[in-house]
Amino acid sequence: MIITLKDNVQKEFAEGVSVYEVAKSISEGLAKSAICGKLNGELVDLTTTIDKDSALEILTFNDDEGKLVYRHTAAHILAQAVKNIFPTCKLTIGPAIGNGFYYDFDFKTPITADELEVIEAEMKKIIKANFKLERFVLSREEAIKLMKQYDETYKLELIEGLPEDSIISFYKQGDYVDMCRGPHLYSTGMVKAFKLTSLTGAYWRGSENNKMLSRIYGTAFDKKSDLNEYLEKVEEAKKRDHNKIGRELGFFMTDENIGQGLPLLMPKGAKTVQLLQRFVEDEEERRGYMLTKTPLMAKSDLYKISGHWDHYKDGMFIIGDETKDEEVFALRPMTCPFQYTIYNNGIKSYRDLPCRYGETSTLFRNEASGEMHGLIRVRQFTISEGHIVCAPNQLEEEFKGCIDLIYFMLDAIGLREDVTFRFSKWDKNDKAKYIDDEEAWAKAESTMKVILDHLGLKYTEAIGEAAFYGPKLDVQTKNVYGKEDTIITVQVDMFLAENFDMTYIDENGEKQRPYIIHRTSMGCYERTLALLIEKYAGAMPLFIAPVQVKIISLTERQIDLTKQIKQELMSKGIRCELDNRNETVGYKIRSAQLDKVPYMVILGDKEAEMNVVSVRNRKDGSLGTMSLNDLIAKIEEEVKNRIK
RNA sequence: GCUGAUAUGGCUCAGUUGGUAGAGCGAAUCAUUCGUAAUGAUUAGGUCGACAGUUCGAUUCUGUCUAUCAGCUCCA
Repeated sequence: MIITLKDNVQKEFAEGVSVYEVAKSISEGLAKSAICGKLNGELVDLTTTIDKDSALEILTFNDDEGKLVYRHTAAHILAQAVKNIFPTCKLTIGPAIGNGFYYDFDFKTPITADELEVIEAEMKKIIKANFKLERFVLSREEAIKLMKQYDETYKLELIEGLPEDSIISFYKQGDYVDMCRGPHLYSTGMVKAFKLTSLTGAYWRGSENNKMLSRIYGTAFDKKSDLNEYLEKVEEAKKRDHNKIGRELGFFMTDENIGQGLPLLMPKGAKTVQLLQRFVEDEEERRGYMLTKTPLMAKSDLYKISGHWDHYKDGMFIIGDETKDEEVFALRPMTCPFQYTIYNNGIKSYRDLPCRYGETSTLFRNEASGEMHGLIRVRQFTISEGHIVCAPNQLEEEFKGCIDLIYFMLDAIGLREDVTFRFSKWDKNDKAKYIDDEEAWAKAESTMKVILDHLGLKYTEAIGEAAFYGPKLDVQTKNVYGKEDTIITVQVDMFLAENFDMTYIDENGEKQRPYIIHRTSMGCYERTLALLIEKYAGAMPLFIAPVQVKIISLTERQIDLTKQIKQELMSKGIRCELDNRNETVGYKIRSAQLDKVPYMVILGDKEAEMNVVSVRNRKDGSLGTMSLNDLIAKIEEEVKNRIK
């Protein structure tokens, strides 16, 4: 029997050889670090035996899939520990995730975070006991019987969702049995380092209509030092949390009298957003976008045409009571219907297409109370919104143009390396959320897929993440907690042109239905600002720094000079502030440094006499003296290059 | 909306097993006029998130609400 190993190495083995034995034949070291096998593309246990010619890869903790299996076993150890301490709790599911694992339990009486330590201690005992994870399979009927015996009602519910003829696998470690696809580590003692990180709530099967369970999160590594390094990294990342330093540095604030999800941008935050907004508006104009400025609210009639009234009403702030025969308005949650109304003003010819509308648009969405988060999730936000109305044969070119613009923007603010793409599709079973027209969705999604593939974009697919009117290409980023959010989106809309009866006259004088792209250049400014604060830990790149230069006087004698220098810098469009406080120069430098101001100009008798300025950079410290013109040239050059 | 936690001067946090509170930073004032990450002194600042209830008395106990945080769900 021939087994094809890594790098196409082929080796002869006797039938019935186990994955572990193959690993051992390669090297003792590999056998020691082996976690599981990948046999003909399927993940398998080390104890799995092979009885025919196969391709086999031995996975270790260095492989992503190896990490998942390792952490999945850690999740089972967690569940065993919890069962030991709380025998009445019921098991649900416990997968490995990005940086660790979790397990959801239904406790008779909810536990508190303090009890995680007790559970950790129990897990250590289980690891020390080094139980083997023994796999066995049962028919569906036998599986039901076993789970009834253990009174695991959630597992029973899972089994009920499986086909009649399913063969269901279980893993047993000590006296703990869990229904699980596997694979797993050979024994519990192979888990070298773990930590339970948090206790939260989570809905059974991810639906808010179901019971809320207790979720315990943890992580595991094959080395204690790597675990500590990871935990430190997480702590470091939290120090960049925009919600903390954005407030400390005076970018934004909130107030309980104003309300949830309604942040106030303070002078620094407002300045950076203004700079981003001007940058986007100017670039869009260069790329043929026409500026619109449309109302922040409209009568319900508009949203009834667009479909928002049927599919997005819960997300809107509505003014007036329909049942009382009043005129009902709603604050706009999106700009589309307004720009479509502009398009429909007058007959459009194919010569008018593509018609690119852009607007710096303030939107209102009535998010549920628990969903707000700093500047990332808010109830009022301002977005570089736009819609491109085009002929079908222009769609691909226009879509490409959107992607090109997005790359341009991401490069400018330095986030290009931090994003991933997600192709967001509809969920045909969710009739309430989506316009119900299977044929149109299929067409929209396949059209979009062709374009994405032509562009050669790498993307993941997500069912049920589309907008109610069409599929989306979402540009995803992660915040300091590792939570993913959409920063930018491009959407193909095959419905609203119909709803608004939008048309153009083609070359043959016939009325045609245009395609529409919904898109944003930089996403909403609040969220983008949040991500920038986290990316740069509050030290904004020079071209969007709210204050670029802090001018520091050494003694009272320089006060007039500082004012004069400020005037000259401001006349060149350089944003600067004075620090003429009666403090030592060291104190004022420290203060500017903590404020993350990119450049400091220090003026004393010496500089006044020699007609130069002393310059300091927040990153490199003192740069010595130079003429004011040289400093201006240096700053202008850096601003021109943006983050490069 | 759901689960859990939190709310004390502008900020970060002590504290009171029920008798209305303190520190550091910051601010103001005064002195100092200083050479690249903290000069010194003085002063002012709090109905302890809001509203009810229990109590002779509530910042402390109970309830409701509001806001904030983590997660779920939802989403730009």
